[in-house]
Amino acid sequence: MAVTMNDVARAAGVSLKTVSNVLNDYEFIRPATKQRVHDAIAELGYEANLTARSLRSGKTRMLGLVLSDLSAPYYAELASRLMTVASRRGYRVLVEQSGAAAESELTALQGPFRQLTDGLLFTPLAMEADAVASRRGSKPVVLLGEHIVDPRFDLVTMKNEEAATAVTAHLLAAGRRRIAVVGARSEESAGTSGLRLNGYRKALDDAGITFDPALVAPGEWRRDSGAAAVAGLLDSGIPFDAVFGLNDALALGAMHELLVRGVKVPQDVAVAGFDDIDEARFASPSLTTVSPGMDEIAERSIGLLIDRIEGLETADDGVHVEAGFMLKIRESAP
Amino acid sequence: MAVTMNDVARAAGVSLKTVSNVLNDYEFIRPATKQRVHDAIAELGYEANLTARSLRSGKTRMLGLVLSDLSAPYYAELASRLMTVASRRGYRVLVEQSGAAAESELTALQGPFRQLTDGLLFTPLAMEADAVASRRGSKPVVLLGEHIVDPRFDLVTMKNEEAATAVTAHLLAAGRRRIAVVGARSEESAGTSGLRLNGYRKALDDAGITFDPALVAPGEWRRDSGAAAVAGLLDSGIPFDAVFGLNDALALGAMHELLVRGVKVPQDVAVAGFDDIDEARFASPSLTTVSPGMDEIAERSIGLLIDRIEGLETADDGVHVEAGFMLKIRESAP
DNA sequence: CTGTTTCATTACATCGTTGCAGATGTTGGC
DNA sequence: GCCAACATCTGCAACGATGTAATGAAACAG
Repeated sequence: MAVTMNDVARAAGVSLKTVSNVLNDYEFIRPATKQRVHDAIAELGYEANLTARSLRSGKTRMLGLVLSDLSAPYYAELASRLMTVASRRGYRVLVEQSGAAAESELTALQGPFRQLTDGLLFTPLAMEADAVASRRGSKPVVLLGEHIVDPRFDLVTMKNEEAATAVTAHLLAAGRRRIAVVGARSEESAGTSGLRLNGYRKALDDAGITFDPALVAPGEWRRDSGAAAVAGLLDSGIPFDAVFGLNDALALGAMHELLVRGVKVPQDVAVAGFDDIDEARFASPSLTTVSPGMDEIAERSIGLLIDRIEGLETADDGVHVEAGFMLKIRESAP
Repeated sequence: MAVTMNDVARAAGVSLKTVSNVLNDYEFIRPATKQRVHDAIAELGYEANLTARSLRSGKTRMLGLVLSDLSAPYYAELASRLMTVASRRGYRVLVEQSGAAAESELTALQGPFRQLTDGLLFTPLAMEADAVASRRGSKPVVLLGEHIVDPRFDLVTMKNEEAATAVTAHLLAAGRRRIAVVGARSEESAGTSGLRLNGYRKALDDAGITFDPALVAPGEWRRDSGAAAVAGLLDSGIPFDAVFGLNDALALGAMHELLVRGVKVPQDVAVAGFDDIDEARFASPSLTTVSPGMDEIAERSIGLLIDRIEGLETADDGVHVEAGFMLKIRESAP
């Protein structure tokens, strides 16, 4: 049905292989021949069959992106940028949602998804380092986030601890003394939540304030859990004068609940988040948060992954990249 | 390197073709043979090579999704659901961002992207019906949205006009008389924006209120344009007592600007949106909006597309599906 | 003028699967 | 006990490209 290389070859009066050579920028082709081939391609409207090319070459020019849920704004914004950056280097991105379940992460890592891609950007949330290490296969994997920090893996991450310290210090500098944290994952001391919590504690320490575990509320990283966590805190009667949401969705949910309950933000309780999703700027009051350098993360992670795929990056140990951050002071915690 | 069908065949003591038959659920295979093949597959850890299968069968089991920008919350939430629904039927979704540019839409429709997918969910925003019709190729295309409504195409959409009438009627019922609209696209009278605007005008007509073009502000469908549009209205001194954002992002941006300027929502100006993204529930005040039946849209559009691909749907004319809507009355316009 | 190098092109095998047509074995009717 | 009918399995070609190696032609040195 479709036009094949053979048709082009016939039309140009050359062999099939010469057409292939032209398309692959083989060095030694007479300009006249090249021209004839290009003319034939244009005339017939030939387009290379990517599937056949993949079968023969073993490359798909697709990158896998495994994340928990594309509807989470941080991931949506990240995915959008990753796709844009990847396309500049001639790659597409195929997204797989894991729901943060170990089982799904495993199938994304090992299953057919892997075949379809030349390399993987993987945000592990459930699987541990050894499990990933033993199943990562032979194609490049670049980890995103900080659930797994291990010299065996390439990793692109952000300054979670420093940034969390900066946000907390900002709240402290504004006179807040009882800063609740929402979104902690009790089970993990490392990982994103652990690091941000560490940053928070470090700021408290630096200010000579005792850490109060009662101010730490667990929760999934969604708006509704942020709201629920704050509802719990308010109902329990524990006093607090600020809320640090471990990500923006949590913080925005928390802020919503505060306002619904008649608590003034920032007068009674200041609120800060983490991620600087677009929504944060337009919340009311606008949300003080940390911009974790998403553009840099997108650039570097795609760059690193493609360099690995194309053999341009050959470090034996994992390359670790940490993007810079910026504190965004807005109305919710001026 | 990897285990192939040939290896399995050898291990099971059958021909390569029999292995293929087993995997493709060919009817006439002795249970014992089937068992031996399955055992061999398990033992060797065989996984079918999807690329080879695609080359031979001409199917990729991937669906293309073309939308303007994955970071827009409505599209992010929709994409997430589409991927979930598709995976239940054994398909993956490959996303392509068009930026609402005709050129990008055209390459998504005609270019290599098309080869990689068995069918396309296409949200046209720039291209017109004839252009799409003449370039849609032979594989199924299901349109999303209402930029193109044409009997030649399968289409899954929502009750834009009715829903917009309902929202507007709700604002009118609450006593609002000067309802500004933000996000109009001057160039289009049909299309999503045109339909929602029609709905708005219909509600005005029903209430016997004259339409005032000065209340209609154009803008891209993003938070920042919503804010800018409201800033323009306020600066121009045109009085208004409600804002209808043609989508939630616009409405949320508009609401932000109102609050920043000290305009009380809903007391001074009520705000309503369209889409019911998760963010709307957690905005402060929470946003009155229309839930356009996103789950239904996801189910039906994937279902229709896959039915076309698999030949289960054979209607000659385009199938048009319109999801139901629900008005979500919240604090911003009680 | 011959032998070697360099350029330009080609033939053939191959990637791992599925479609098609045919081969073999098995059953049942008479 | 034979043949038709059916069940079960197999071989070969093909999908459309690329890698390898070989061939032919031109250029150059001695």
